[in-house]
Amino acid sequence: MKWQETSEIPCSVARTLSVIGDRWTLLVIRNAFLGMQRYEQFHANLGVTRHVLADRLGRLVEADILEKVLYQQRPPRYEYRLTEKGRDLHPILMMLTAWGDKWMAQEHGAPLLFKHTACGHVFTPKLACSECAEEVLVSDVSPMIGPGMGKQKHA
Amino acid sequence: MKWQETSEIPCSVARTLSVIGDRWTLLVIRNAFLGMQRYEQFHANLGVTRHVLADRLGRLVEADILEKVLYQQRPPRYEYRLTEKGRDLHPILMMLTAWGDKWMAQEHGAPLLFKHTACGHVFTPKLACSECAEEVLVSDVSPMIGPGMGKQKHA
DNA sequence: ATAGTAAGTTCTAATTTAGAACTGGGCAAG
DNA sequence: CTTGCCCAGTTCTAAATTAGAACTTACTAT
Repeated sequence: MKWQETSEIPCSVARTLSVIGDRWTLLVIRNAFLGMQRYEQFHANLGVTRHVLADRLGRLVEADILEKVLYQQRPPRYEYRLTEKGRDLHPILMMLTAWGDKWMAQEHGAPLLFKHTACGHVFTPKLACSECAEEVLVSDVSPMIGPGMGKQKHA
Repeated sequence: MKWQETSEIPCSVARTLSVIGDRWTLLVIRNAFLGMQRYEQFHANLGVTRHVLADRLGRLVEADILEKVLYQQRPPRYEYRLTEKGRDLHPILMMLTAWGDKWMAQEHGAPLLFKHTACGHVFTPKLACSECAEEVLVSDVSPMIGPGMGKQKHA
């Protein structure tokens, strides 16, 4: 099965991964959340080859996760900004970070801390229920077949 | 830069992705959350080649995300179960699913719904603050340099 | 005139993946 | 008692992707 074919699978995880399921893609997005916008910044910061970086930025633009914005004429130069769809990846990034902090710990602790400006505290992200606002644990969730589960290849 | 080298980067996202930052790896984990445990189940359900599946299962065992449990002697057969470290990936999977449901919508809606058994409602996962329990939006988070940010290659 | 900057593109060699066939231990049916 | 089936891989070749370095184009600054 090829890269793009997974976007056809009736599974939201597969469909999400068809767009961001790549090491470099997610690192580009992470850096975009930290404020990076330009090709050379991404290149200097990530250990990715120029070829792959150009490819990934292109895919992200095509997927409407980043948008190219002209910041200079002569010669035309564009920077990459997160779209609303891209900014909506924030919870995923926060959860990836939290898992890494907990399970892939570094010598001296987390490289980055996050402050919740609304309450002023450094925090750890939790998964909460949209209906009762309580924390949701694995054992509290039961999956049910939804309306989109058609002729599935997947359980 | 090669696959495994990213695990050295002082960034929790990079370190997390060094373990699960692969299309097939995350799909294997998703299926493990839905109850799959055996090689042939994963193979039948995912469109992955046998070679890659064996490789990814091996890596996940080595990363202590899955564990091999003998379920039959003669010939010895093992099944793969999520460890605590693996079950801790649940929030990531829930967030990936939620993003896919919202932005990669299928014709008839979400293929899977999730019920929060504690309150009884079908829900959407939200990111909440560990300190004040309120929902956390992108604009409410400010990253700060943490203790683990040493001789960084990354901002 | 020379150097530098930004955002790529091009090239070759190495690595990874796809897809299909094969292995090997043991089972069950005819 | 032999043919076929199950499971969990391994092996094979061809195709695709990636790494790493050099090159390009259109400017600006010294």
